[in-house]
Amino acid sequence: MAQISLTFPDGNARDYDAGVTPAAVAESISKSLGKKAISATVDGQHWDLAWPIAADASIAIHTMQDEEQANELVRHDLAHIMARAVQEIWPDTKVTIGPVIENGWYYDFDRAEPFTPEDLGVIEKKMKEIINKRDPVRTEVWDRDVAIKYYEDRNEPYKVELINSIPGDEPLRMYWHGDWQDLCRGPHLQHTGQVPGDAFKLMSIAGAYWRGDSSRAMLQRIYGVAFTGKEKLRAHLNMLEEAAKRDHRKLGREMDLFHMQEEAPGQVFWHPNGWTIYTQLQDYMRRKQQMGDYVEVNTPQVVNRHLWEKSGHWEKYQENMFIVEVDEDNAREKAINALKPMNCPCHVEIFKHGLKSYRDLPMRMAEFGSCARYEPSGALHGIMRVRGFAQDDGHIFAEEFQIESECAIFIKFLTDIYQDLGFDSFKVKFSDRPDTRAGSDEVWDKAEDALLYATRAAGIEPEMNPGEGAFYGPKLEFVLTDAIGRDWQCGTFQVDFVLPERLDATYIGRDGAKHRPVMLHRATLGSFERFIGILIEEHAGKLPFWLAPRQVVVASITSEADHYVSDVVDALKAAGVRAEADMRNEKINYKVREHSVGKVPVILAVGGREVEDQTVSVRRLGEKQTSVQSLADVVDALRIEATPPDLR
RNA sequence: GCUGCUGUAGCUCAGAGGUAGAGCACUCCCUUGGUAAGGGAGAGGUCGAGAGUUCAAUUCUCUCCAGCAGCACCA
Repeated sequence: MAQISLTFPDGNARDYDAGVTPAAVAESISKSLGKKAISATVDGQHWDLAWPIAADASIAIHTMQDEEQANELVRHDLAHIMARAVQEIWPDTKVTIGPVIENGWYYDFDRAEPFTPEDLGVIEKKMKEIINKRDPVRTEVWDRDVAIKYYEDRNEPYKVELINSIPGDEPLRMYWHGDWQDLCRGPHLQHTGQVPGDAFKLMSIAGAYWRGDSSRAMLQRIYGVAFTGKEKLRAHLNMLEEAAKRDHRKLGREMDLFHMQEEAPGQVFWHPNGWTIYTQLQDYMRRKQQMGDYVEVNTPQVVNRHLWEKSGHWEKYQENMFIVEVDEDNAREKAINALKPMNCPCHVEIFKHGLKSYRDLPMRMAEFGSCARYEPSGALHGIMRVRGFAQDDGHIFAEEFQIESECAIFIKFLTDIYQDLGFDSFKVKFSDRPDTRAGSDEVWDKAEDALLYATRAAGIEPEMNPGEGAFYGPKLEFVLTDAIGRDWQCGTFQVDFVLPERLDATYIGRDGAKHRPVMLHRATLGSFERFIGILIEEHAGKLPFWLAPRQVVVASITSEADHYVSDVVDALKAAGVRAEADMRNEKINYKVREHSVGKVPVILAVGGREVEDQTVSVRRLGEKQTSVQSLADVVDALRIEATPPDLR
């Protein structure tokens, strides 16, 4: 038999018979490694212990200590074990797919009866039984015809469809967990008993479309989380519990920032506290934009359909627009308008007023633009995904050669702002042409190339997001995550050759002729609503001092200090600090607790001693200690702290 | 929009086929207390909306609305 040479991570190589399995390799190294081995990495590919190795390769043997591989195997085996459990309990259930995801796995089932939350416990119990059986996991390679026949006989249409969609020449691997079998790429553990029976939990049931296609059947998806040990599971569940406390919807209520109600779904009623954050952020952005040579404009809310027809929104975006019909004095024709879902067409109209010269470009036009979009009901989420919101929108009208420099300038602009707001890192995604789009392929080629080139020139290698661009052009997305790790697009930078064309925007070039400007859509925060939601979750409600809606509460310890409390509040207000007095007839403990819960960053307590010495007792949110300082010092320090970062 | 779940006082929740309860918050009284809940009293609800079944519905059924989780969507 032919010999092959396997190279280990330490650089040593050994010869084996061709077709040797990693299991045998592990055994050959030591008896104990043979026992502990769970999988291998062969030439960079995660490899089942039972798969033969045909040629020279590098190899690393994995044990349960190798977190990454162990997690993948445990989660993947659990997906199979769960599907087996479900089919043992409800044999009519059809299986589909069950991949590993972050922290766990899911499996999609087709079953007439809905799963109930109680079912999860039943399934978990059955899964533990299967694990305890320590059934061997076997792998077989099947011919397509055999596999298709097998699944047809068992009335598993989804599996048949899956096989039919796998390219023709690929071998089909079948995994057996005991008597239960599934089409699967692998790798897997050696027997079900290797799965820790106490380190997984079924989390939830939800609907999910077969193959992610909303025109196809809705399946039932069960999510599970799993780890290599029960402490890790506990830590994960703990983390989720902590994250739930940072939910902006909960903190919004507790900090009295905003509310939403049935009569205005997806729209925000900003309370005084929340609106303070909003205006602080807006003032800050306005200053940043002024520094960045933007001109600020404002455009109408209700705009006749004619403009949307010209811009293409009427055709491509109508179902997401709030349509307003106005019957003007019973006129024969009704005027049909739409609340603006975007500001871009209006900005083009401003650009078009008066002849523009190449000398005016790039022209950076910004608006805190209120938009209304009729988002699908299921998409709404607190203040992160709403139907009424304001973007820190901007459009840069530029010559083509300016795309790269404008992109670089914007990336710098955004990075500085995100840093000021406490975000040192964020994802950048590049989205290219979607199926539904305006503009020719040549134009798209040009726009995509320009944007990608400019992004790379700015030192960013974006994550690719195929087919996710806007209908008028490709886009760069700046993505932040919420408390439990969900992605939210905030900033964006988009290249658009289409809208200037449709709305006939021109400028006079050096040659005295009319030229088409390119339009660069950009937003830094995205929308104030979403960004504030993210800010709240990121900081767990403990916003940076300059953004905190209630910065200081001055609390009296006895009513004899009331007068001094007023003096302190006045001094702080005069220094530009948002301060309020708490002279209620309550104990200091009570006041401290209440304002701590309300996330007030600084509590100043004053009693007889402070009145006497003209001092205050300072307590910072989250700290137990207090310190007594002179009033003048505290006012000076807080004056600086209350100053927005760009003004320091 | 789709699947499933949920909707009772400002908030968190309990409850039952015979028109409702707790804690916190709120108002008043007592208490002037030194850094995360002092004591007492009071007020507060068309039980998400509409229809049906019933002698009787907030409770059971249906429709709608809204919220939650996920999917789809996010120009």
